[in-house]
Amino acid sequence: MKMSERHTKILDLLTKEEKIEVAKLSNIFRVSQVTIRKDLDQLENKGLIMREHGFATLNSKDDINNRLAYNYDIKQKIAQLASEDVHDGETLMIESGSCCALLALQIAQTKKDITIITNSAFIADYVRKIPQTKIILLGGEYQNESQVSVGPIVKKCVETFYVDKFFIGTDGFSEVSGFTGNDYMRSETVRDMAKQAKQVIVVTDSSKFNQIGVVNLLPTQNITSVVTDNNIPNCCESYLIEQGITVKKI
Amino acid sequence: MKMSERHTKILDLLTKEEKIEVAKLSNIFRVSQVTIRKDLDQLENKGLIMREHGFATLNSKDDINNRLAYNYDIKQKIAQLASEDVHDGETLMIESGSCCALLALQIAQTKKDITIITNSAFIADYVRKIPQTKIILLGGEYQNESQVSVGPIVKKCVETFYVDKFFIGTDGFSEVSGFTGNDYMRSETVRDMAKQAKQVIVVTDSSKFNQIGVVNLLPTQNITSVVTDNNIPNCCESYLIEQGITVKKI
DNA sequence: AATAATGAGTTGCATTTGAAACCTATATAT
DNA sequence: ATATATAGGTTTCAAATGCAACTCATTATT
Repeated sequence: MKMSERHTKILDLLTKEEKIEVAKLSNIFRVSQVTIRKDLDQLENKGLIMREHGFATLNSKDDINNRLAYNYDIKQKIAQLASEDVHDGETLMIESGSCCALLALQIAQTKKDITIITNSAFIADYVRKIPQTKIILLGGEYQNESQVSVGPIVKKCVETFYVDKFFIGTDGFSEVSGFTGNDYMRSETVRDMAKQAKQVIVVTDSSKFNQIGVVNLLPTQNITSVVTDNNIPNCCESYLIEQGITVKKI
Repeated sequence: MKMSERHTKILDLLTKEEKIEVAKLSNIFRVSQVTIRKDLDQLENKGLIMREHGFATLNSKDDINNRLAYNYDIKQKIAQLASEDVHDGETLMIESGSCCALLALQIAQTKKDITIITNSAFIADYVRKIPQTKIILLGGEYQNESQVSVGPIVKKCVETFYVDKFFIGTDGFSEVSGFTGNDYMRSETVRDMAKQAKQVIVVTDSSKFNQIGVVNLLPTQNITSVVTDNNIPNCCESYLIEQGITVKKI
């Protein structure tokens, strides 16, 4: 088993078990404890897990980080693919969500002179160590768990801008309601932001296509393209393409 | 020597040395390593230091945290004193800075139904775990090191509000220029915010009264009161009182 | 085709760690 | 006045850690 594969499985295990001992992991994968420790160190450096004496836990206090660990490698590849459309010197908008956070970091690391406009203080913090990345943080009512600003102030702030690309996540999808979310205020804020962008690009792992959120986020016709993995259900994919949406898969 | 005193000295030592071994601290204070470890655990829980195998370092990557550790106990007392004027249900504005961060936390922990308006994403993150604290995060150009929003967007955001109290830090003071700062954009933003508050309260440890910042922050006549420690130079204190400013000392 | 460089793992050891049991002075309650 | 928490501290010890030195493939380089 390759190392990256083991890393993925460790994250999977942690999503289920909350906490695993080094010794236990060492037995499961039949490698030395030293090897496991190195794995955990690397995952910790990526901000995915937290280490303690003898065991590791998910960085799960934090909503986004939790979702970051879940399907991490797929999300990383989606972020990679989505970032290919962004060119040096561009100004873009990014909303909250795990894929979006990875995308923001990917862009900040690989492109030059990027300006990121976001309502996510998490993302602002996530990319601030990367030099020469300019961030516009949109203000508003601060949601304590998600670290996202929402509400009328965000609207007021974002109306100052008009950009080419706006990257968003989603909590679900259905043909009738389009893309859906799980938080009313956040969904409204996404719609406000979407008005200030030419293209709206959904970046999400394919699991969301089997779910439906509780509130409307954006109807299909407002979406320019979707970046996801190749487990997207065929019906969804063909429907999206019918609607004139570009579907990119890793 | 009391525990709190030892904690203070550990922070002092760390400000000088960057990194100290548990064994060394144990020798210096003539207490067991277990005791030192407990001390370090507590300081780590407060977010002041970082622990590693065998030693501790300041959480100094982060500008504000660094300053947080420096004179921590005095700053904590200043925050405590300043928070006494705030009552349940109040909406207030707080700017960035180490005393301000401690103040925000103190208020969030001890008062009910508080709304904090701030341009500091650091402070928003610092208090978000405290339940029932509402935060309005002001957006703008994000300063990557200080995690503060500045510029015209902040001005636009903050004009929505008018509050009774606005708490600020300072980088220096002189009779001729009044309170001074070290960053042009941030100082301008502070002035923008100050217009939306009845009272402007400076919270700062007394060391700043022996320094002068490079740009004007706010003239003396715009300040309502100053909360500091009792090492404020006599001349500064009497001058401030002459100008009709309330001076509170711990 | 031979050689060097690199990445992934292992073993071994001295050092550090967390946890539990224990000590002791100072409040707090009865 | 006496019992009882409680906070700060110590000792002890098995378990976990970092580090260095060593394999063993795989990938580049010449």
